Amino acid sequence: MQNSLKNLFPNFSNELLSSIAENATEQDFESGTILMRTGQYIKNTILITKGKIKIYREDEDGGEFLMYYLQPGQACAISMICATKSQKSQIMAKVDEDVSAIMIPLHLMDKWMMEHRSWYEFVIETYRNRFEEVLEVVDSIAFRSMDERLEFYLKRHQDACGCNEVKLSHQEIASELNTSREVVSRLLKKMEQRGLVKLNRNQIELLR
Amino acid sequence: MQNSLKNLFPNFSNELLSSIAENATEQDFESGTILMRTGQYIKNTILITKGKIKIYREDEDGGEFLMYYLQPGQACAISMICATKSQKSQIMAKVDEDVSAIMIPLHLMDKWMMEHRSWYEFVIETYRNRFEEVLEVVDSIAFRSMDERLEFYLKRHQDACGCNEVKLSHQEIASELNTSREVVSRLLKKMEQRGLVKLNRNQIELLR
DNA sequence: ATTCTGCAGTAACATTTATCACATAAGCGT
DNA sequence: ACGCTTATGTGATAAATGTTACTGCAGAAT
Repeated sequence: MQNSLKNLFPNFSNELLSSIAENATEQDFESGTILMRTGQYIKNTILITKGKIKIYREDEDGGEFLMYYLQPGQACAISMICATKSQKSQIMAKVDEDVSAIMIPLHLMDKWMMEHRSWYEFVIETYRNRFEEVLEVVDSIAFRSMDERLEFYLKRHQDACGCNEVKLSHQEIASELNTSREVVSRLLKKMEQRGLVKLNRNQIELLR
Repeated sequence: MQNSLKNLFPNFSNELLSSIAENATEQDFESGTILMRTGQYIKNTILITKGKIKIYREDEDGGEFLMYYLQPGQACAISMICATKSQKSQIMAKVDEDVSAIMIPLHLMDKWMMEHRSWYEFVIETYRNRFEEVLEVVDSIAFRSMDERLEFYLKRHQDACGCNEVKLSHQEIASELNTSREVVSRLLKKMEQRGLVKLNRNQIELLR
């Protein structure tokens, strides 16, 4: 663990890495697991070492709007933000690809801020990145129409998975954009006509 | 200054207040002043002691989407987040009501995190509040239609100004919601019919 | 092979939002 | 009072998005 951690979190000091090794446990979660529910109290800060997590904002009617991805080398900003006052989670986190994660008890998260400069910097950096990412999401829904939002969605998927195949049904995409399947189908067809994608069953190939 | 600061930021330690008194300057800004532009480098962290600031997200075509308000006792989270690496601002800040603000050089913002527990807690709390607020904004645009968004907008205005009069033209409201004046006019009329508001020229009275 | 099931395509229609055009009204300066 | 400017009201229409209903297709199950 120590070794791979050093690769995933290259800026962590050796003291910090030792503290992690002493105090934190690594846990595995299968694809589909809900790691955190809206309204639930948060017990740990999570560092991802393997796999992929999707962070959603939920509404009262069960809508699940995709906010962003968490990947190896990253941490859950929400869990850090909620640390100080054992706040409730305002988001839902679902495992997208089988995940290994390091679970850090919340009191340590707070304690280490003072003890480890590299932890402090990592936390601030995490805040900053997530804030930026959320602002981009706001852009996409505040200023753009559904066709552009769909392209934005596919682009982020591409960035997150590092490949050009989207193995999701139109229905799943529609849910994460909070629109309907028919709209997604229509827009994808148009994108296909523009030569941006190739449509197959349960799979969309991104051509650029 | 010392005294009013103690009231506005009751959790600041005396040592922190002294540090602020020694190192920071208070500055006044008139309504309408742009305190921070998108893409600009940030030089200071800002603590508001008087007035009101509106934080916007801008798009390429000059759209100005209202994110949230900053009020006395609050600080600009963006300027804190950008502190560590002298990042560019991702938002635009405009003075809404004449503001007095304490300008804290960025390197102190960072330094105090280690030296003053109460500063650290304030910063984390600021992050958390802003993140929450932005998530609520995401909700409103991701899940709700324009009529609900308009009500949400008016409600926030009410909370921010602590009064029931909105002294804005329909055009201004439309810009901050990134929609058109006609839509706002029509929706306001409907709200008036439902008895939620009373419409006057350049002023909307909120009835509940 | 046949049936079943979930996914995708698409037409028709409803609703919401955006845009254009113009009328009316309110306040302001002269 | 008069005309000027800006804000608001409103109808007509267009465009985008959401909804309903149905079709066909592919793979899984039998």
